Amino acid sequence: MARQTRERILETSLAMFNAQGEPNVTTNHIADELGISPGNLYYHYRNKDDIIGQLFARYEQRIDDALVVPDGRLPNLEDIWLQLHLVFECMWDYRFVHRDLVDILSRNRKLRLHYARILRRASDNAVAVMRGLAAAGILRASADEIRATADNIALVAAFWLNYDAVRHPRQDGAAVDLGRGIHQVMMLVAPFLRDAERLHLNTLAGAYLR
Amino acid sequence: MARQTRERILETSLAMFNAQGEPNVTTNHIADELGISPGNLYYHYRNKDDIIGQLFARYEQRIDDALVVPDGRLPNLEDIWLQLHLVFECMWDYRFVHRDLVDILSRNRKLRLHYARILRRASDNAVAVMRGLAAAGILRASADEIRATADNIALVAAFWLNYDAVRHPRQDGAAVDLGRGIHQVMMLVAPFLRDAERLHLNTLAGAYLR
DNA sequence: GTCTATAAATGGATAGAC
DNA sequence: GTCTATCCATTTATAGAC
Repeated sequence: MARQTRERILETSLAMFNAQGEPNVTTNHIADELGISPGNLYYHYRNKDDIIGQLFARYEQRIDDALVVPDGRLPNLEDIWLQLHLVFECMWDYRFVHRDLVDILSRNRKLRLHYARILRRASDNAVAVMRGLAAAGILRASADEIRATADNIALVAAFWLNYDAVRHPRQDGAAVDLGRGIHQVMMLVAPFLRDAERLHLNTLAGAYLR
Repeated sequence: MARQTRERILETSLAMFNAQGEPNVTTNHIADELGISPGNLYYHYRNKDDIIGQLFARYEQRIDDALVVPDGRLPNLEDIWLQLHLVFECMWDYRFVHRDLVDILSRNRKLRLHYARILRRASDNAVAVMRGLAAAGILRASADEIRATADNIALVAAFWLNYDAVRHPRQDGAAVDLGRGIHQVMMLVAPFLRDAERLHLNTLAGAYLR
């Protein structure tokens, strides 16, 4: 039963953080929602930061898994597609992390370092994929352009949910269209593609918007 | 003297919000820093939200001023340059707004609507500039590409400071290089420029990075 | 306009019984 | 493992004197 409660605390915390934003969810709220006492919650976790840390570790693990690069062959457009899907779904499932990213990281040095590492990995991954496309002859861009675009890819991906939330203030639980975010990232790469692939991507992306 | 105190409260609040993040600065902290009593602060402003609202109004005004489009002629690359400078400097001066953007907006419907309006304006402005460049024959992009790029410009601009902060965790008050942010935005437009202007921009931007 | 004092509420966290 | 009770610190906000 111990394992059970410990796990349920994490699940409920995640759901509440995502729904209301981490700063607006207290340990008391979580215990209340679970129907357990605050004391019990503090038996299982040292403090709120501990809970956040555990959730963050799972988030990091899933992002890491999503960013493995196909080995033994050059990456193609479909690989980008799949990776973006996995990454965006992960960010959606743990959207509380990005909602108050700077504030959360400011309170915990370890998370700060780990998150910087995630961004570095994402950006490096984008560079690798674009180099692969260049080597395959379907993308043309200078080293500087690749570097700058990789940064923009990581940035747009990391903050798309925030951008969408503030640009289209929605009532409460309305679902978000992750496809739009993926599309925006794709559009960062598109202008560097050979005409044929650019068109191919544009039709793919166009269909994706509805 | 009343006017004085009222104004000083705003100035000090802004400085503290920027330095420590709005969630970490209480009305008591502000009064303390100013050497006045909490009661006095509440004489001048209804509550913390009121202070934030006043600061936000000034921010919005400055952004609006920065986004005026040159009239009577088509915009050129130098216009983008200037606009980006003004916008980034404004965002830097009021960086607390973006640091905890989603949380701040979630607490105040009016700010939410106003911020959505700012983003719309920024994005529309980017569309107008790109159309101008297209009309002048120095940019080539489809309507869809312009639309998507305009969104990405607004997004990268709005969250560049956050991205930079989490990517390069810096010790405290170290200055941020706004030029890098401007560069990243420029790189969103570059691939659509005619070869001559693309090179021109690349050298400009390259020099900009030191 | 400004102060002191304090109420009222909340959040984080612990002690000790069961 | 879990609960009740409670403490301590913080934060927002107000009352009333000067």
